[in-house]
Amino acid sequence: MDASSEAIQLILHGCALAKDLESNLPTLANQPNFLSSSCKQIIRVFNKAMDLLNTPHPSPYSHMIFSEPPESWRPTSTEAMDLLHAHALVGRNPFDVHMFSAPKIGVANDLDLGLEITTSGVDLELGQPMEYAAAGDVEASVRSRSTGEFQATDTSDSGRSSSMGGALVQRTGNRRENRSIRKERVSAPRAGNPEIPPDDGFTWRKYGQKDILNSRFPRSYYRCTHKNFYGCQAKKYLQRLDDDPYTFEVTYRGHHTCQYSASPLILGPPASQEAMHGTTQPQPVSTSIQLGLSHVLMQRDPHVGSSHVQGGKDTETVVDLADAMFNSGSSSSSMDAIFSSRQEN
DNA sequence: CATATTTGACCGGG
DNA sequence: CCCGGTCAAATATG
Repeated sequence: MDASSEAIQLILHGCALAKDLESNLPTLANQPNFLSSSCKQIIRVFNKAMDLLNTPHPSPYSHMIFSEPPESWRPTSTEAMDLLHAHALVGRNPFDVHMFSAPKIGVANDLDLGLEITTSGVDLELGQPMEYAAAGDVEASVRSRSTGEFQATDTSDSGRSSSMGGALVQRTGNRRENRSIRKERVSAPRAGNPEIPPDDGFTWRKYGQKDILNSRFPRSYYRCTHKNFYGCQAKKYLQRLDDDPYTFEVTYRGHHTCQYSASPLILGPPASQEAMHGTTQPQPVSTSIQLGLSHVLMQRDPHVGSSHVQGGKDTETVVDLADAMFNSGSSSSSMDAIFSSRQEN
């Protein structure tokens, strides 16, 4: 009790700091150093709060406790939940994207806070706040505390990333696809085999492994487990450092469009309450934005054409899919089947 | 049985 | 043609 109330104090303090920072943001825009240290301070405060809250689990990956409760809604229901949310979204039109992204100031702040808390690291990306929001580009760059730093290598890989899976989001049209690439270092628990990749809050599914030139260790490729839901773009590459097998270099790429945390904006107050405190994933608020965005993308998706190996069944409209699901509670074997929508060429 | 990983083949950019 | 990235069948896992 003591610890938790102290933690709450810390959290409040952190919030205050963040608010402070927010209000001063306009003035400090050209003071990167100050901004940086402010962020650091805020992060520190939240980290401390986390430590207090985590006393039983001093694991180096404290954020893990924030990861979704696997039992509660993982079992088969996860996808259904996704669909539920999807369904809730269906009625809305693409403009929602703008509507939600517009009030960025208010919303995004909560969002960022959430990120800080859950990931102990934020990518504040002070460059282009507005566009960022508009693009639904509010990814959590998860990291595991203390080791490593970010490197917003915002490569303009608009052309590149599309080799296969990338094509779809490509044409968000607006500006250079800031398909963010974040690198960070994560040290693996020194116990046992260094093989086991560190866990961040997300659920990933390995889809490949490759030997990389000049690297002792192979690089493994992960994508978000929920790629089936609107084709979540999030991916990450994992690679052990040549010189330090206990350290991974994680490269995050793309953004999670797979929020299964309830969005208060969509599901309404009652549901939101439940879902929110249920400690879900990072970036809760962004849900509406991202889902809305993906919805838009889906709609214009059908005209992709040119499929090579596996026939590119064009993505059905969300509506149909959702309806299908809701009409027939029949467990259509696997959601994968339904959503096997290869949105790429 | 559904879902996750492994692994060699494939794709396309440089 | 090489190489990084991805696919997908086979296999493992629970």
